[in-house]
Amino acid sequence: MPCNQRRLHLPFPRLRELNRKGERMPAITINHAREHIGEQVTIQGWLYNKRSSGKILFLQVRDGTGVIQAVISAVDTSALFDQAEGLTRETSLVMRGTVRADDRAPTGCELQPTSIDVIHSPDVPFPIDLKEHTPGFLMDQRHLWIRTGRQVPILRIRDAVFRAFRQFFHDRGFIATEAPILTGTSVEGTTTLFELDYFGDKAYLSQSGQLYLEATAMALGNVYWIGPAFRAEKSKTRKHITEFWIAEAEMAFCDHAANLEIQEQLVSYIVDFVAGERKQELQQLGRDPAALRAQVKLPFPRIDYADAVDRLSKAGHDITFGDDFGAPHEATLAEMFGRPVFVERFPSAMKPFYMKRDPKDEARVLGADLIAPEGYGEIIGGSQREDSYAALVAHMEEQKLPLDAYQWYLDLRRFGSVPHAGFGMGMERVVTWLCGAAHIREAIPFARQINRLYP
RNA sequence: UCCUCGGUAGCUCAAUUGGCAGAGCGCUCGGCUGUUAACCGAAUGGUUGGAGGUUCGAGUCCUCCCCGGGGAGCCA
Repeated sequence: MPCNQRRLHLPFPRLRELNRKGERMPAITINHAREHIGEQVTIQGWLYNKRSSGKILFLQVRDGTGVIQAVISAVDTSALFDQAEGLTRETSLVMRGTVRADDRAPTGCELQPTSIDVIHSPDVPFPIDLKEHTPGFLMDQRHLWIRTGRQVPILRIRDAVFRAFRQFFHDRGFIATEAPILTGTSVEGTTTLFELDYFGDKAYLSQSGQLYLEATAMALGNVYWIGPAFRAEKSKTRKHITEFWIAEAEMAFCDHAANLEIQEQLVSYIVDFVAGERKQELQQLGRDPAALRAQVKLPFPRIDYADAVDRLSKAGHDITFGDDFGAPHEATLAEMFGRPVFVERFPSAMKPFYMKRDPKDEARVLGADLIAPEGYGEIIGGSQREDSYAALVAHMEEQKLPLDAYQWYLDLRRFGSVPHAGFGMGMERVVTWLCGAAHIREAIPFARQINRLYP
C-alpha cells in the first residue's frame, strides 16, 4: 500500500460543527490546521495553557494531535476576551474561528476564534503544573500526566510502532493469531509467574505466547501477534515493567540465519515507518529521524557470544565464557557498535530448553539477542527451536521440567516436526529507544511496576 | 531480594553547629496589546512520612517502621 493512501483520513461524525448561525464549520484536528489557512473551522480540545497580557490573550489548546494557539484581542472582541480570561487549564471546549498563518507560532499557524463553547470547566486546579515534577508524583497522576508534554508524542509513536510491526508481517503473508493469556504452565519454567485461582486450580498469567505460536505455526505456516506478557520479577530498573507487550513471530521451515534476517528487516522497517509517519513527534522529543534511520542500515552486525565475551573482557569487564550479560555489558556492546547488534550462539546452559543446539557445538544454542543502541538493552530474543522429540525431552529432563504439562508441546514434534524459528520483541523497549525516553514507564499508557498498580 | 539516595505548603525545593518554619510555582485578586513553563505586585497556604527516644530545646541526633527515586540481579 502506498504511503499516501495509508495517510488518508476518512471523515467521521464530529460534534458541534455548526456555528450559531447554523453554518457548517468543519471540525479539524490541530495537526492538519496548516492545511486550512484562511478557512473557518471548528477545533475540539482542551485548554493546555493560558497567557494574558492586558489587552491580548493567548489560549493554547490541545486535541491529542497537537497544540494550537488561539489569539484574542480585547479591543476587537471584548466579550470573547472576558469569557476566555475566566477559563482554567484542562477546560474542555469547542472553538470556532479562522486559521491564520503566523511566523511567530511554533507550528506556523494560529486560530483567531469567533466563539468558544465550554463543554466542562474544572472546579479544582489541574494537578500537573507546567514545570518539573518527581516521577513518583507523575506516576500517581498518570491518567492526567498522559495529556501533557512529551507523553502525547511518545504514545503516538507507540501507536506507529505497533502498526508497523503488524504491517510488516501482514505484507509478507504472515497470519495474525493469538496465544492464551491464562495458562496452566510456565513457558520457560524458571522466571516468576503471577499465580491466580482458576476454579480451584492454579493458573498463571502468560509470560510469553511463544510455545502456543509454535503450535499455530504448524497449522498456519508463518504467524505473528502482539500480546501482553507478565513477569512477577521484582525488578526495579528503567528497562522493566511487570506487564508489557510482546510482539512475537514464529516461522515454520525457517532456520537461525533466516530468523536473524527477518528480525533485522523488521527493526529497520519499524524505524523507517516511524521516522516517516511520526517525524514531527520524534523531533518534539529531540530525536533526529534521519539519525535513527542511519542506525538501522542493513545488515546488522552479528557477533558470536564467545567473541562478545572476548571484546568485553578486553574492554575491562570482569566476564568469562559461561557468564550471562548484565546491563553494563549490553551498554558497552551497544557503545562499541553504535547500532543494533546481534549476539548469537549463547552457551546452552544459560538458555531455555526449547532452543535448538548448534549441530557444530552442542554446548551452544542457535539463538540470538538483539541489543539496541544507546544502552536501551535487549529488544529481541529469538532462536531456532528444537525440532527433535528426543533432544527436546532430554533438554527438559536436564532442566527438571514436568513432562506431563508439556505433552501438547511435545506433540508438535511427534506429528510432522519441521525446522522452525521465531522471536519475541519487547514493544515498550523499542518505543523507549526510538523516543529516547529515560524510563520504560513512559512508553506505555499505564505502567505496571513492582510497587505500582494505581491508576 | 540486595545496594544507594531521599520524604518539609497542592507541586519543586531551602532551612548554618541542635536555637522563631522559608522561597519559587500553582490557585485567588490587581497590573500589563505578542505571550512561549510569560512577566510584575499582593494575598493564601504547615500534624516537617509514622511511632518511640536523647535534650532546656529536634525538620536537624538515635532506634524501629512505612513510602518513594536510582541501580543490581533476572529478563523483553
